[in-house]
Amino acid sequence: MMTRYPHETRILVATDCIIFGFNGEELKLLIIKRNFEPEEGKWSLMGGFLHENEDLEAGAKRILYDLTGLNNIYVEQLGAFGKVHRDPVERTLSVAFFALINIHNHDQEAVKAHYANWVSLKNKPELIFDHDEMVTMALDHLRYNAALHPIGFELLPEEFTIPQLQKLYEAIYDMRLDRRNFSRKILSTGLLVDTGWKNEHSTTKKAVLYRLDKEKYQRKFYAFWNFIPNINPNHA
Amino acid sequence: MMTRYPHETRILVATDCIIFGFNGEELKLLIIKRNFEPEEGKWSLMGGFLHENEDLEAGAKRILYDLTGLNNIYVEQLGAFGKVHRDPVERTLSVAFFALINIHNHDQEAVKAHYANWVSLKNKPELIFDHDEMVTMALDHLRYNAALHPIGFELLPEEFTIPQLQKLYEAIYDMRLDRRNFSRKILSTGLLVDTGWKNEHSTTKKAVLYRLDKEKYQRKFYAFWNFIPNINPNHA
DNA sequence: CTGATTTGTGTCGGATACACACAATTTTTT
DNA sequence: AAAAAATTGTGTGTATCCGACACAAATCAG
Repeated sequence: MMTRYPHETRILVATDCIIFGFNGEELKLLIIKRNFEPEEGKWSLMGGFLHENEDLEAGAKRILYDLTGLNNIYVEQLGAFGKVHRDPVERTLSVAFFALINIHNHDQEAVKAHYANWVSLKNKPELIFDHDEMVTMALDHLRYNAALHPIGFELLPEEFTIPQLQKLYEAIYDMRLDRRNFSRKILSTGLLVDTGWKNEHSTTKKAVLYRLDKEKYQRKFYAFWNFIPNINPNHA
Repeated sequence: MMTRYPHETRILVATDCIIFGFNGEELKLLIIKRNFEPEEGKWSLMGGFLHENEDLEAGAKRILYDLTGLNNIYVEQLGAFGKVHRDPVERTLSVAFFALINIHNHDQEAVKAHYANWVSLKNKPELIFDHDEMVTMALDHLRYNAALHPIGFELLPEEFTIPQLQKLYEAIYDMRLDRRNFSRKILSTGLLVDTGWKNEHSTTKKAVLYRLDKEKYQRKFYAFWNFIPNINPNHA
């Protein structure tokens, strides 16, 4: 191939995926135990090199499909990580992707085949390269954006109860929320549709199952603006 | 150099800068008329290839310094643009950087030497490659983030009046704001310090000059949360 | 000095946020 | 069967905030 930028250096480009899930109690991160060099045996994010004729986002989706068997994952680009020596083997620029999945939907076999594990964010092992930095950034991103946009639903099953939703938010922000105010606020957005069913798993009073109004979800992507109070130290 | 990823493809990496300024009336964008191939004679963002031993952010700052002579520019990474054919000459991944500068501070000679021009956002020429897309994204980013964080000050001189600040916000959001509510809100953040001086340029009542409290700017980076009303179609 | 323009400050009514109380449903216990 | 325990659903009041709006002060042109 004839190139017209002959004197410039070309470098490797990879994508790494920060994949969050929620098990009903706490936030989980999907990471792999590497059975390949370099850093074999250590923990890292799932990632891979970008192919020659592959768009960035397509590369991320390929990697996500490989690991989870899922195609319709919520993905956002977090940003490029480009420190010269971030990969000690050879300079590699990595574009990090932020992903939210329903933890019960993924292909467990594929996950096993990649030696992948869901780990709690609170006691996750140290990761290779700058992957810890990426996870920190992704968690900040989640907290920041879940307060402004209704992206939290991506972590829940199709049908869910308001108490389940509240537990998700309490996990994300590591804080307790008032049940009554939470319910009122969430219902006032108009994003939830009563399915008419009730949660049969509960051992006490069965909560109503809701689903997300997908059409409103598009129109009201800003519905959570100012949703979580005092994330912002607006006062004092 | 011996590499351990022998079978992967390496690609060119560039950075492009979306540089905003404010002239007191409207938002401006700094772009260059290319006097080099490819696309010579057309308009584009200022950019360049990443050097072999240069960090990403350092590359962006180098390019910004080249063009403006400024070192302390407010810069954020916007994200990576990686479409396979975005540069028709050879595949190039570009990391876009968002920059805000005080339009009166830059080195006019350096700008001239690069055939650069400040253009109004409302009638900017078409740019090469995917640079128009980058500008659109940068403008969205500015609107989104200036509503949440006090970054607008980066576009103003050290000392400014509240009416000047209001004009800036009106330019960013292309809407009129109530003078009295704006003043009350802005002062209630505690970010502004009265310098004791007045704007001698005015031909009518001279407004008080304020400066930003830099220490509080750090502590209260969230002070503008919910600052611009109804950016969010929260209702209906 | 009068009028035009711009800047600074105040007020009022409606809406919203958050703290908190009570009623209803389901299973377990006695 | 009745009471207790756990969880879910709905209501109420007060303090605060938001946005609409009125008036006073400063500056200059004429």
